[in-house]
Amino acid sequence: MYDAAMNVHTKAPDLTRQKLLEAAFAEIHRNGFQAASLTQILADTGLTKGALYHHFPDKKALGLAVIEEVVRPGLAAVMFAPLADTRQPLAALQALLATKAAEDDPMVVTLGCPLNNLMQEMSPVDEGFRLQLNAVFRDWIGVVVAALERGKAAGEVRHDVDPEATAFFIVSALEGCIGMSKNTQSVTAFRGCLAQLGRYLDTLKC
Amino acid sequence: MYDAAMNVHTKAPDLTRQKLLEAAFAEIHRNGFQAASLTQILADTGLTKGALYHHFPDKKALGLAVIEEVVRPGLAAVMFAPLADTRQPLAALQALLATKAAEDDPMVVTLGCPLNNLMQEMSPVDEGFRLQLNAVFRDWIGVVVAALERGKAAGEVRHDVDPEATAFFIVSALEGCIGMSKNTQSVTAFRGCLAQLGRYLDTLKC
DNA sequence: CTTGACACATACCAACCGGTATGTATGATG
DNA sequence: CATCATACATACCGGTTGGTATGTGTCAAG
Repeated sequence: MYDAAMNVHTKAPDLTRQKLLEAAFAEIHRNGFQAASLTQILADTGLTKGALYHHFPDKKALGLAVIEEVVRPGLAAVMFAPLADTRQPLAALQALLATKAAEDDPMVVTLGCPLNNLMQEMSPVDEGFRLQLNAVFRDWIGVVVAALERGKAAGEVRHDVDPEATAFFIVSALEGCIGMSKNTQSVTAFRGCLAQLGRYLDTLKC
Repeated sequence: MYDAAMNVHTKAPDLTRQKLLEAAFAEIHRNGFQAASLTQILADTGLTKGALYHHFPDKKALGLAVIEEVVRPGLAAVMFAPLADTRQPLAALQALLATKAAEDDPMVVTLGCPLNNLMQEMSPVDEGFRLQLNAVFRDWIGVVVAALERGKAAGEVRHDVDPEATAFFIVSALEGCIGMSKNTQSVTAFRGCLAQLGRYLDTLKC
C-alpha cells in the first residue's frame, strides 16, 4: 500500500523502465540505433528480454521512448532553458556557446549530439523516427525563434533578421560544428568552430 | 593481348570492381555502412560473394575503398574544383551555394552528404574509418583555406580572417545545413539555410 | 597442348540479431 | 485464503549477417 513499505526485493517497474531507457540511450549514443544491441543493453542493466519486452513492444518503441524521455528532456535542460524568457537572445546564445566551449572534455566531441546522430542515421530510413526527431528539432527552432523575436522587440536583434531562417541556421551550424569536431576528435577545433558561430551571432546585433 | 579484342564474355575485372564500388556507395548512402547489406549490393550488381571477396578482403576494406575511390573524387569534382586557383573565394563559394540551392531535388536533402553521413556514423565506432574520412575532410578544409588566403592576397577577404577556423566553420555549417534539411526533408529550408551561410560569407568581405 | 594464375560462382557456416512463448515469483484485491 | 494481473526470467526460434571453402570456366604464357 505504502511505497515506503516496499523493500529492495519489491518490483519497481518504473525504475526498471528508467534503467532500460538510460542504458538504451548510452548504447544508442555509442553505436547508433540500428547497430544498438538489445543484448548489450540488457547486459548493462542486468535485466533480461522479459523485462525489456514487458515495458516496450519492440526495439523501435524503445528508441522512440529514448528520444522522447531522455534526449528531449536533456536537450531542453541544456539548450532550451537558457533561452526561455530571455530578452537578450544573442547574449544568452553566446553564453551558451561559451559554456559548451569551456567543458574540458565535451562528450559531444567524442560521441556527438544524440539528437543529431539519430537524425542523420534514421531520417532517411524510418519515417516514424524522422517525424519524432523533427518534432524535437522544431521545438528547438521554436525556442530560438521566440527568443530572437523577443530580442528584436527589446532592441538587441536587428530588425531585418528573419527569425525562422536564422534560428534554423544557428542550430544547423552548431550541429555541424559538433559533427565535424567528432570526426576530428579535437576540442580545440570544436572551440574554434563555436567561436566562428559567435562571430555570426554578432552580425545579428543592432 | 589487345583490350579491343576482348568480347563481352571476357572478364573485365576493374569494371566489375567499379560496379561493386558504385553499388556499395549507393547502398551505404541509403543505409549507412554498418547497416549496408553485402547481399543487397550483390543483388544490385548481379554478382556474387565470390566476386566481392576476390576484389576486397572484407566489408571494411570495401567501405574504405568507397570513401577513397567514390566519395573523395565526387567531392573533389563538386566542391574542390570550383575553388581551385580562384582569387575570389567568397564569390566562388557563393556561386557554389547558389548552384546547390538551384537543384530542384537535391539528393543531399533526401539522403544527406555521403561524407558527413559516414563521419557521423563511423567516427566514434572505427578509428580506421575516422582517419580516412578525416583525411578527406582535411583536404576539403585545405582547399578552402588556400582559397581564402588567395582571397586575402587579392583583397577580397578581410585581413583579420583566420583562414583555418573560418574554413572549418564554413564546411561545418554547410554540412549542418544539409543534415538538418535531411531531417526536415524540405528543400525550402535547405535553401534558407544556405542563404544564411551566404550572409556569413558576406561578413568576410573587405 | 599443358599449365597455371586469374576471375569469378556456388554452397555453406557460425554468430548474432530482434522477437516470442512460456514459466514463475510477487503483491494487490476480493 | 483464493484469484489474478503484474513484472519479470528463461529458453528458444527463424532470419540475416559477414565470412569462408571449394568448384569452375577463361585466358595468357610456355
